[in-house]
Amino acid sequence: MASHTRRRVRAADVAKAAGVSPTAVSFAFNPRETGNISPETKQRILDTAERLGYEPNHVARSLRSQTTHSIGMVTDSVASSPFGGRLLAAAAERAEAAGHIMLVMDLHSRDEREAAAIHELERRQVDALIYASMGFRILSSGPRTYLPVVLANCTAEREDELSVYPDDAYGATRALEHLADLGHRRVTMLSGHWNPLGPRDNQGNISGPLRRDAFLAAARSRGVEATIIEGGWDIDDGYHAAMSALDRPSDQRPTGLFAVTDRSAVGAMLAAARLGLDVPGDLSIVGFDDQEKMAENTVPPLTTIALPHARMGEEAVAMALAAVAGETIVDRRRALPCELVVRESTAPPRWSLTAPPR
Amino acid sequence: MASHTRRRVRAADVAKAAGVSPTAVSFAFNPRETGNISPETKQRILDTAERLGYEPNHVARSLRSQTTHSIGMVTDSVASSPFGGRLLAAAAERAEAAGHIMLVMDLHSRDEREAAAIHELERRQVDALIYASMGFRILSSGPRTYLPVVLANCTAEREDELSVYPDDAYGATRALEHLADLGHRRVTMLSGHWNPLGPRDNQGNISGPLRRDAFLAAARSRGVEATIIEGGWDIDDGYHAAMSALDRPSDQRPTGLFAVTDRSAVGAMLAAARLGLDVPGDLSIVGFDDQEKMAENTVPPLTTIALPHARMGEEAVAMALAAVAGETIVDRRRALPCELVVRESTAPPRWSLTAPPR
DNA sequence: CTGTTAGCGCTTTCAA
DNA sequence: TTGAAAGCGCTAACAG
Repeated sequence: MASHTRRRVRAADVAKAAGVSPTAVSFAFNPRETGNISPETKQRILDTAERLGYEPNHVARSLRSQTTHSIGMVTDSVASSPFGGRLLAAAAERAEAAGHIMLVMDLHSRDEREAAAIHELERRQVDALIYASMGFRILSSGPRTYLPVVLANCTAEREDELSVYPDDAYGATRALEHLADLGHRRVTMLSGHWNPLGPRDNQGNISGPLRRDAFLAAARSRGVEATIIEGGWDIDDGYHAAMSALDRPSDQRPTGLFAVTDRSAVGAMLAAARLGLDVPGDLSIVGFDDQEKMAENTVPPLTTIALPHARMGEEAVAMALAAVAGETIVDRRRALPCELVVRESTAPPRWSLTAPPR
Repeated sequence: MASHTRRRVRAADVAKAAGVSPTAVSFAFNPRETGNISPETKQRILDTAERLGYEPNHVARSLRSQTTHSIGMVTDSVASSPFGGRLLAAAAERAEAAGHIMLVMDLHSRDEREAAAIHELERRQVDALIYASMGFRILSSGPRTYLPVVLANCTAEREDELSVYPDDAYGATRALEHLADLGHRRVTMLSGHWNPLGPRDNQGNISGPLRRDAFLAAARSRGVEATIIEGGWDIDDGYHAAMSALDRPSDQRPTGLFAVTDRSAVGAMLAAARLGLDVPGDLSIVGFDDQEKMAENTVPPLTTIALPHARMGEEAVAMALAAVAGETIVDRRRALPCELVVRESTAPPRWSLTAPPR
């Protein structure tokens, strides 16, 4: 094996080569107001450093400055979720832009590991902690630590905890209004139930009821007849729910469907195909999530509500950094809008080309 | 805001409280062969440490021992891919079990950031590097660094680079054999083409041709008539490919379909539904990937070939750790088998209940 | 403007 | 078996 032993060059080496003291080197790399060095010296040092391939040793710097420029992320399986990784990726990118790095601890759906994970992150002296949940939940309290924490894709009962989460109600409202604007007067929602004991990766996820209630409220205020079918979140759940909603005479059949997830929407498309219903001709479908490689690629492409995963990751890091800097943060709870993405699975109902019903 | 300023307790504090020297504390936490302390002293120290809530400072320890117990992971968007996150999560878990932690740098599909990312990881003194690709690719050479590197979900032309990747050919062979064993004599594969300039997240992905060639070879050796339709990897691609394969008289129609991805398989299911074909009655479908919340939840549940993402993550970490420890690694390239997962989308073809064709 | 010096908190020879 | 002292590589008072 090749010799990996190329000894790293230290500040002292650069100092000697440039004929200055280690302090000067430090100053060259950490510009400051007062007690500065002359531009020429600085340039000479930087050149020498470059020539020697000098890189400040981050560990030594961290020990001295008591800040590691790193942010810990503990996730209850976000990293392994179908789209939650976007949150992590966006957070990592935002952190990097600020000279920080993300340390990841995935709980892998085993809560008892939480304390240990946080402990480890504390030992590693991370500057702050982001706690990301896979499903949108309300925690009775944030993780116990002396570090600044921001909750991502979840929030806490205590109002002073820092958190970013999706505004599900806003998204569901957008969905109904889109359908209503198109002229639909009878719609049904394939809803995801709230299940405190459900599959671990969806435990206590409250997006379902949030979306349902907002959808219902919006329907009421727009005078649209709305029905709810409670069910699960996956393709098969959507399929079965849609089957029961659609397998009936056309004058009783909804013309618009709002699925609690894109996966459920795909199931609904399958059901429609089985029933010989054209989308969007006979039936409009709106999903939720804007899941990658999914919503965009259904046939026809799915109109849906986008979950702001990337923005949550960015905001979480921004808040964490602000907290570290000791800034006062005004909006400690940030609900990010879930915006409508119009594609081709929605259209005016057929009858609207002739005359509205009733 | 609560006082976050609870000063950390140091080894010296414990030493004083226990009436020993800092050295003794260090010994208590780092058991060694020689130069040891008495069991009683050790116990007393440990108790005191516990009582005071002492945690060795990882940064100081790293500086001293020149090892950070951390592994850098640079990904060309694995973290943000629909299932690649599993690789990261598994790696993180495996690393944690060995007292290491993962530092993540997501390139976010911008290659020019690669050098900078690796640089940053070097500065942070990670012990080793895992380079994970989203699609299975063959790199002309691994990333340039003095650190030990292992390639995950990709490999390099040079034979001595460490890598773990899926054995696509094995998986495709399994798929055909499953179909053949069921009695299918006419099958078609919805293949994913190799596209060196394709969408960035799939650039140079070589899984398509690998799967196709193996499938074809297996078909030949089993005397099965196989057709290929080249196309893309997503739901819509599978839909269109399946439409062209299936929209014909039943005596010319394949009875089995092998889709290059689970997404493509979902598209094929949609097409089958449109055409009034029953799965698996009229048509058996096999996917590839075993994508989470997808393969398991189609209607009917999809028989597929599982990509070993979790195992890749684990093996990558194991290899990295072995390399750090200076162990000689024998199989430097590890192709992990993609195993068949039988669910309900495959069955014997209808005619086999009566008589085989021809 | 520049250099000397003293740590950050820990590990580890070496001597007691 | 235990402790004193040096030092990992860097930063930041304080002098010069």
